[in-house]
Amino acid sequence: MSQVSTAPRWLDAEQQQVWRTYLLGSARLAERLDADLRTFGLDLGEYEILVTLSEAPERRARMSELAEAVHQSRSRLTHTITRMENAGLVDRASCPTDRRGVWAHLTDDGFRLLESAAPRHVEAVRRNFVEAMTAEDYAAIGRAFAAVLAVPAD
Amino acid sequence: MSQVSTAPRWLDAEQQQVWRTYLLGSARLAERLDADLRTFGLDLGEYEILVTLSEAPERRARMSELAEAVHQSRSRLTHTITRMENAGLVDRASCPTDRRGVWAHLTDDGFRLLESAAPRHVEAVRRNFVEAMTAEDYAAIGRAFAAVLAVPAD
DNA sequence: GATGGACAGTTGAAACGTCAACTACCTTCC
DNA sequence: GGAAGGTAGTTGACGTTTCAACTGTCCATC
Repeated sequence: MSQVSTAPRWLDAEQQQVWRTYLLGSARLAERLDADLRTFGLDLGEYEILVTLSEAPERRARMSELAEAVHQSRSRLTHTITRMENAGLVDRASCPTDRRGVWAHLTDDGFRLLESAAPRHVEAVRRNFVEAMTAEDYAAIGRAFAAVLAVPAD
Repeated sequence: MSQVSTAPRWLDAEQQQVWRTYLLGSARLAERLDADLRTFGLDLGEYEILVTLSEAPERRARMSELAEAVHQSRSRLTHTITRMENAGLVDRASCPTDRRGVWAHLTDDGFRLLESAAPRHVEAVRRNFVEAMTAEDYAAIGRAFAAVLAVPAD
């Protein structure tokens, strides 16, 4: 008779401590960065959209590429881009080579808003993240989350 | 004439890469854990509430302590606890020593749900986080996010 | 023992995210 | 060439979160 479910492998005290520190710390970090961006009427998700578009050729990207790049669901991105379009930060154009496709395109106003928000935002990222820790630990985070991304789906 | 705003100190390529990997990786991690807990009708926030209460003396905690422990706003916690109360997972009692206060208390059903969800959840945390990386990098994350939490408010 | 200020928690409306269903288009393959 | 199945994006309804305003209680000070 084979054992179907084995005893749970709980985290030991130290592992648990790290996990909780991470949960708390990452939440706090997001909170700080959001608070900072709110000055510009943005949240972190919208800011990432602006950055991604600003770096893309012609400052535009397909909706699904963009969704991937900023790790948002397609549906969420549709809603977000609609709001940003109403705010004049982006506009939409249909893609000539694939008529299902839509390009989200950064407007001049969108670019200017990014330019004005970026210095403060980067400063906040530095203060609350990059420079809060040692360079070694920062590098470790790079490796660690790359490894997280590499975990197979199932 | 003093210079009021100095030139922004941008992140270098490597720093930027780590920052983006973190953004992507932490989003993916949350997504995986949420997907896992959805089987039990929970999300990560609710799960953390159950855990916190289960470990508290008498399995109850003041709303504001709880909010702090699970890094949620008070308002959000009020709504969440209301929903969980309707689902029979917690109940509320008014605190005898401070009549402003409210205790959130884990019910037996809530405890049982936690017991049933915990093994799978811990397995998912292991797979997608703890064991995805080296023990050294895991320890580094502990130090790093403790440092993030130690950054002064302003 | 009143008054002002802080603290605990809630409320309701608006903003946002999620989910499943949907349209439109592209691709493959017979 | 047309059916089947996949991909791109949107929609609207629903649930959740946020935000500002609010009630009630505690505490310090006069």
